[in-house]
Amino acid sequence: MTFAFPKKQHLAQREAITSLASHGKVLFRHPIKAFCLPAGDIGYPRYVFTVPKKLFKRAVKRNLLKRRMREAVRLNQEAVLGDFCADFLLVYIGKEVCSYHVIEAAVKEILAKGRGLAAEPEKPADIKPRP
RNA sequence: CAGGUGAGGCGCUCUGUCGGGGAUGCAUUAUGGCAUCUCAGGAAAGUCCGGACAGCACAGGGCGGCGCGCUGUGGAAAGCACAGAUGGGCGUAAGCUUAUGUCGCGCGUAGCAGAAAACAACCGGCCCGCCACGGCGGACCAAGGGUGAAAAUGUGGGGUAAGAGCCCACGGGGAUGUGCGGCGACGCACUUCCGGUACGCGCCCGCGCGCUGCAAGGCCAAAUAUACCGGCACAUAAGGGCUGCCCGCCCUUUGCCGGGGGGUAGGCUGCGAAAGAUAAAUGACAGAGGGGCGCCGCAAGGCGCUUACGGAACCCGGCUUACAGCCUCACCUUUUUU
RNA sequence: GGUCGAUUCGUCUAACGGUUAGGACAAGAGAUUCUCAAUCUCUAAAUAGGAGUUCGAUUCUCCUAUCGACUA
Repeated sequence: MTFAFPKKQHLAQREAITSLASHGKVLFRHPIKAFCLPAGDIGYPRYVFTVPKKLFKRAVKRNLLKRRMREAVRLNQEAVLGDFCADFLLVYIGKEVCSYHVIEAAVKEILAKGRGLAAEPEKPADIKPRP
């Protein structure tokens, strides 16, 4: 089991992000709202972390929350998701800065929800394991 | 010891488990692997000034707009720094803070109150005339009262009908000249004079500024549409031109293929770095220690809380704002002790 | 990243540096009405915060906070 989080797991294309925000399924657990869209043929999940500037004016707090969400994903993605692959857009919605444990619980629940929700309607058959 | 003033500096440390950005090197089966080094601040912030750099404009001059305004030095420049001059304000003090061209050109403004806010006369003072003896009329005065943020140089003496820089002495303000000191702003002394306030963050005077900003600018360049060029196909179909008509030739209309210019998404550069990203790394968690504060305790110590402000996106010089706390030096004041 | 603008009663707004900061709607009290509405009278309520210039600041200058616009 590895906890790696390389740069390719950052979702960086504008088209992918806009389609994810418009077509993705919405998942919510208290401080975090997430958009999830299964994308099977890549071989690894991809993520975007966002904290609105409207809620936190100071860049320090936004950076801290994005780092905490990223650490929670990094440490739990393999245990919760397994070899399931999808794109996630995580938006922090809470009004104040929550501690790491609250964020970790929310992230775990959201990842599990995303896996169950995507696996239910049609099991994507074209998922290939990493070479 | 306590409180304060000024100048300068620091702004948590270690360990563990995981994880990132960049550079270099190695091997290599190349959406990857290994090793070494390195990775946020004093304000990185606000974007308030100035520069560097870039594009556009530009013979020269003018209008307009904006900014600044004591002196010297530093500086590429600055609403910059340091040192100083003069006046005002605050503080017992160390010191802090603020202002500085000109209203002895001109113009403008000075609400309300007040007689008058810049050609002063309400109450008042004094003299003359008239009468009913307290008023009226005429002339002179600017000391006293009252209003106001601000009222015409202060005190004393002379002088006068009463008064007044009307005159004199001293003081205060301003100006000319001379001498001395200072690089200079200016200061000191003497001489000769002047006498109606304030406002420069209104006009004015002097000086400076071309405008816009790295999302500036430059390069590469999918998809779609396509200027233009070439070829092929469909046809001799439709329209037009040459013509009186036919043939013929040319152009346009349709489709496909190739080339091709501008240019969008996007990318590279600008942006070289003892950080250098581009949906944006510089971290997360746990434990221990250190500092500070509070409580308990004679003490040793124990418990609890706290450990700030804040995150680079081209760079540099300043300014301003935010900041738990700690350290160093110099100085001031109060009390106590020696 | 850069360039600009705004902030006045609960709401929308006005103001030459010069009263007690004006008006409309809303709110409260009273009158009118058998009661309500409408109408009339009255009341309370604000210059975003902090410094400076000035005799005097909503207005002029600086700093801070908040909100908004433009710019690929």
